[in-house]
Amino acid sequence: MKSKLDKKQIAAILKEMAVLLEILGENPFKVRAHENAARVIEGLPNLEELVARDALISVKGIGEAMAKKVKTLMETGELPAHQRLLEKVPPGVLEMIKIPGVGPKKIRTLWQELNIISVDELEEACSKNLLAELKGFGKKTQENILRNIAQYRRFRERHLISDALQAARELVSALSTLSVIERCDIAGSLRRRKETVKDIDLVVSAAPEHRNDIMNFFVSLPEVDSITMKGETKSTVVLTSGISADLRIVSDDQYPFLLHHLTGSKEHNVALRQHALQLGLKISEYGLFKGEEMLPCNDEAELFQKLGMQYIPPELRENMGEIEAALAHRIPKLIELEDLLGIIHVHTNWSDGVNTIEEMARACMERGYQYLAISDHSQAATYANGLNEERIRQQHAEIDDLNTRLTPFRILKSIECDIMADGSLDFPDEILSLFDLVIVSVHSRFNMSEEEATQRIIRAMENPFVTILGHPTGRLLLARDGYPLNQSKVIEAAARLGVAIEINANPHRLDLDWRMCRYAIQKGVKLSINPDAHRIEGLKDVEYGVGIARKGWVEKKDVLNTWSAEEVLNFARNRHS
DNA sequence: GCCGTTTTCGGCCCGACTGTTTTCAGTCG
Repeated sequence: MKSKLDKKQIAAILKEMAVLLEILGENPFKVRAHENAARVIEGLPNLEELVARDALISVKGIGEAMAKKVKTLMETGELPAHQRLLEKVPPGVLEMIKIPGVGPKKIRTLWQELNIISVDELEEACSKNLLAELKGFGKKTQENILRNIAQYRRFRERHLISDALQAARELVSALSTLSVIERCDIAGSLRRRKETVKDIDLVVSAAPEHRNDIMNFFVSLPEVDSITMKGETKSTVVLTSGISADLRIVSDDQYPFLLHHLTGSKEHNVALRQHALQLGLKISEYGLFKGEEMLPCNDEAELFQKLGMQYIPPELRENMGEIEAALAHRIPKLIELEDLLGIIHVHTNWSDGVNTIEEMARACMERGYQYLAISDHSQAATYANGLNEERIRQQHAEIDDLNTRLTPFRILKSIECDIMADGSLDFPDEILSLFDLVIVSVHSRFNMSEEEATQRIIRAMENPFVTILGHPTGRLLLARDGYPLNQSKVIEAAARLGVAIEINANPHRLDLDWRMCRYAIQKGVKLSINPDAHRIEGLKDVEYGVGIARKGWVEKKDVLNTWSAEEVLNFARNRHS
C-alpha cells in the first residue's frame, strides 16, 4: 500500500487539529495528545511499516484512536475528524495563532464577539480601537497585537542555526564582561542544536542585588533593536538581525536547574519531571525538591545523578528515548568535533568555489586535519563550471604535485558527480575509476514522484564506484523542501550496498536530517560529516554537522571522516574491488 | 486522547510576565 501522505504532512494535520481543538475550547489534554502524537510521528523512521503491520499503537504517545487516524490519513489522505474541525472554524482564524500574544482563548473571543476571522481583520480592528472595549482586552493588548502583526509579517521565518549561534555567542561574550555574572550559557533549541531555531535563550546566574543592572545592560546592548518585555528575572528583546533573545537570571545555586529547564525540550522536561515524581521528587527551574527540602546540585550532571540517571547531552533531549537510555546507563558516547580527522566535500575555483586547492588544503592543515577530499562539480553542472574529463586530468596533476609538497598532509581526488534523471551518473566508470572517492548528488529535476526519485537515487548508489551519497533530500532550510523521497528505503539500500551517506553540514542544508541519522546508524550505514565548503570560511560548518550527528545519537565509529585517509581509501576501494 | 510495578479511571509539569484586573486569565516556553 502506497501512503498518500508522508509523515511530515500527517504530523502537520495533527498539529493543526491540536490548534483547532484548543480554539474550540476542548479538553487541553486531548490537545496535548495531538501535539505529542504529531511530534512522535515526525521522528519515526519506519512509519509506513508500523502502520502496515498495525503496530503503531505500540509506540509511546500513540493510542488506539490516534493509530486509527494515522492509518486513515495514510490510506485516504484525509481525516473526517480533521474535516469536521475545519468546518467549525473559519479558514483565516488558524493563521491568527501565529501572532505572538494571541492564543486560542483570545482567538475564540475575537471570533465570537467581533467576528474577526483573519489576521488582516484583526489588524483593522486594532487600528479602529475595537479591541480595547472587549472584556479581558485593553489598550495595551491592542497595541501589542498591532506591533506583533507587523513583526510577524517582517520575520515570520525561523532562523538558521548558524545565524542564531553567532548572535548568541556575541551576546554571551558581551554579558561575560560583567564581573557580577557568575555563570552564563546559551540554552534552548540552540543548545540542543536544532537545525533551525525560533529564538535565542540565555541563562545567567548572579546575586539578586545585581539583577537590575544586568537586565539594564542586556536591553541596552547595541545589537538590541527593541524590547519586548523586561522584568527582574526575565527579559525579551528583538535583535537588529530580527532574532528574538530571552535572558533569564537566577541565583547561582539555582543555575543548573534553570539551565536544564530552558534547554528543554519541553517534551524532555515533562518526561523528566514525571520520572522525578515517581521518585517522590519535584523538579522546577528553581531546584530539585524532596517535599520542602531542596537537594542542591552544582551542575546538570549532578541533577541527572540525583535522579539515578546518566548525564544526557543537550542534543539528545527530545524525549526520544534518552530518558530510558540514561536510566539504563546506555547513553552512547557521542561524536565530537575533535574526532574528525579529515575534511570531505570541498569545492575550489576549479568549479564554483572561491579558493584554490592549495588554499583550501593549507586552511585544513592549519586547523589540524590530516587530509582533504576535493569534490568539485561534474560536467553536467554547467551552471557551476563542472569539470569534464580533460579538466579532471589537469586537476589531478595539480593534486599530485601538491601532495608531494604538502606531505604528510594528503589531498584526496574526489568529485561531486551529478545523478542524472534516470539514476545514471554523469561519468562512465572509466572516469569514475580515476577518483579516490566519489560523492553522488541530485542537482536537477526536483519534481519527480517519490517513487521515481527514490529509484533514481538507489540506482545511482548501485554503481560500485560510488562512495558517498551527497545531501540526500536536497532540502534548503527555510527556503525549499527536499524532493519527495522514501528516506528509509534509501538508507536501507545504502546499508545493503555499503555506500556512506553524507550529513551535509552547510547550515542551509543539514541533510541527512538528524531524525534519519539515527535510523541510518541502526542499519549500519556509515555517515560522513561534510562541509560542502565553497570557500575557506565554509570549513567551520562541520560544527553544525557534528551537532546534527549528535542529535542522531551518532558515535565516532559511525562516521567515515573520523578515520585516517588510508582507512577512507580502503572503504572506497572495497566497493569496487 | 494517552497511560498504568499501587491504578482500565482519574489523573495529565511548572512558573514568569503582561495586562486587566482587585485576585486572575492568558500566553509563552
